[in-house]
Amino acid sequence: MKQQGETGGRTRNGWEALARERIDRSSFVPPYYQLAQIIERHVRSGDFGPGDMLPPEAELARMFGISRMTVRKSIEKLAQLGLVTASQGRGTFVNQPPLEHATFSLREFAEDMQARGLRPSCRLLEAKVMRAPAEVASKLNLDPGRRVLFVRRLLYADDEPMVYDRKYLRYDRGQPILEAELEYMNLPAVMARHSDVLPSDSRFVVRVARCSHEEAALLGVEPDSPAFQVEQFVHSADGSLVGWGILVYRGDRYYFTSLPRLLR
Amino acid sequence: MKQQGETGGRTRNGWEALARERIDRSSFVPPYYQLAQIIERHVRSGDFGPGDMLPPEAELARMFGISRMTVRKSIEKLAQLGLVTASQGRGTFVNQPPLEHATFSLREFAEDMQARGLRPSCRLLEAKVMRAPAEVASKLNLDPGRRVLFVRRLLYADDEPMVYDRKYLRYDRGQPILEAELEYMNLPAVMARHSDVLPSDSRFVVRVARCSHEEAALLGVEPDSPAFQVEQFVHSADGSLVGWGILVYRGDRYYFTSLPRLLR
DNA sequence: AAGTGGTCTAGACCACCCT
DNA sequence: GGGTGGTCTAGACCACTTT
Repeated sequence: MKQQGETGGRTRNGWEALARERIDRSSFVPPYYQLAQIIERHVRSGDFGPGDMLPPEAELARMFGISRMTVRKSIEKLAQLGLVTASQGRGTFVNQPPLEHATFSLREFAEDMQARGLRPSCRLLEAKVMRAPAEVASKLNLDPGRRVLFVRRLLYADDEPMVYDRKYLRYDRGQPILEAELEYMNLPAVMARHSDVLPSDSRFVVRVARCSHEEAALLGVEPDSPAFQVEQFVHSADGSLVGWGILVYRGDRYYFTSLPRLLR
Repeated sequence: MKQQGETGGRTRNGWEALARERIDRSSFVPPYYQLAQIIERHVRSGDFGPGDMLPPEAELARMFGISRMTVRKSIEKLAQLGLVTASQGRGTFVNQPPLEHATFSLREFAEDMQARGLRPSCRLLEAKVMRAPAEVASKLNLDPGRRVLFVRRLLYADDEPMVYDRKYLRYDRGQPILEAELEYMNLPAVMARHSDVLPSDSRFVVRVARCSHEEAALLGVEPDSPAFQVEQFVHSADGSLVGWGILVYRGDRYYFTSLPRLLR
């Protein structure tokens, strides 16, 4: 098993370099976090290269005068970052820098806009109880003709339309629809009032698509202009589908940014 | 502090329901994972509703006859799922079901295609050392006219073009370019050979855009058809930009799927 | 002051991998 | 068989929040 190597003229001196580091017991930063930072620095600087094995947990505990459980907490952070991979019975190994990997997040609209420094607002275009279209009934596993709650909203950023949101939700209880609850659209609360099943999880598919005339008119963009088309599937705890929707995000204003890989 | 409540006619009886559960010490599933599953079930079923406090860690340890460290490991998993949030000094609280939240991942192309059941392949269109265009030189913080490595590739899925990849990379060493290394395009290895700085991280921005004529011709789609345009920024450990690229993903074939929120 | 989560310890045994 | 990571224990002290 290769433990240390050399590439491209760069020397790797992981153990020696690590051995010179110390945990500052007087710091407010807890030891597990200090150790994670120390190892991260030595990995990113190349003292440990891709494929190299880190010193065993017991050895790190000895080197830094901390317990093994504390060492494990450090390494777990680094593993979450994708920097190293622990392998039972073998050791903990440095990964290739994940240059072709990244994660993105889709966030609740208002929160998302606030994070981007824009002021979110919302206009309820329509909310009605209707007989489920055949396509929707089959998706939601309802008898054809069963009633569903249909909601259309336009979501604004700094008073400009950004997202066109259409959703079909299970409607089992005959409760009257309150405009107020749909403006803010706390989806779990809405479904708790109108549906017999508790929503538990959403899955999404993001595609690109050309705006229809309707979508373009509402969003204030040219017909056929490209946009993010986000399909939403709301599931209950037992896995059945209890809501389905399409969100169209303006392609000329909206974008996704990969999440920073930080030590948390 | 509200600890238990009632909503929409559903009763919440978290503590009593939890108290009836047991850890199976003969199971191969470790206790921390069993407890995480137990709590997840009672949260998703509504025994604990949004805002409710879970029993304190010490109480859970007592209830299930396990140590507090083990309880903490269970709760940490649930916190990673976004199901609960622990708050020092206050307690651990159930979140709203994250119906409007999701995460996506951008993966290395071959890995991505394999996961989708497609056979990845690659064609190197061009690889050359060139004077950095002004725009690129300023991005990579190079003197104007410095040489950079420019690579154009077409990435195929089941022998159909899927992604058009163009990248500019730092080129400091004058090493000859080997076609083979660019076919597989292990980016860290390529940069280790040709650059003096170690790449450490990538950041991405995903936009929608219409294909240019060049892009459309290479991808085999109509000009102006919508596509995912992924901008890549490759950083070194010290934060400086050492690579920049644009990847165009076919809009008619490619899509992103949100990651399942699973207990790992 | 009491209750909560956050961190740490110094052990222990186990499952797994390699030789 | 020896070395590795995975899990667990039974405590301890601390930081923070609420009463």
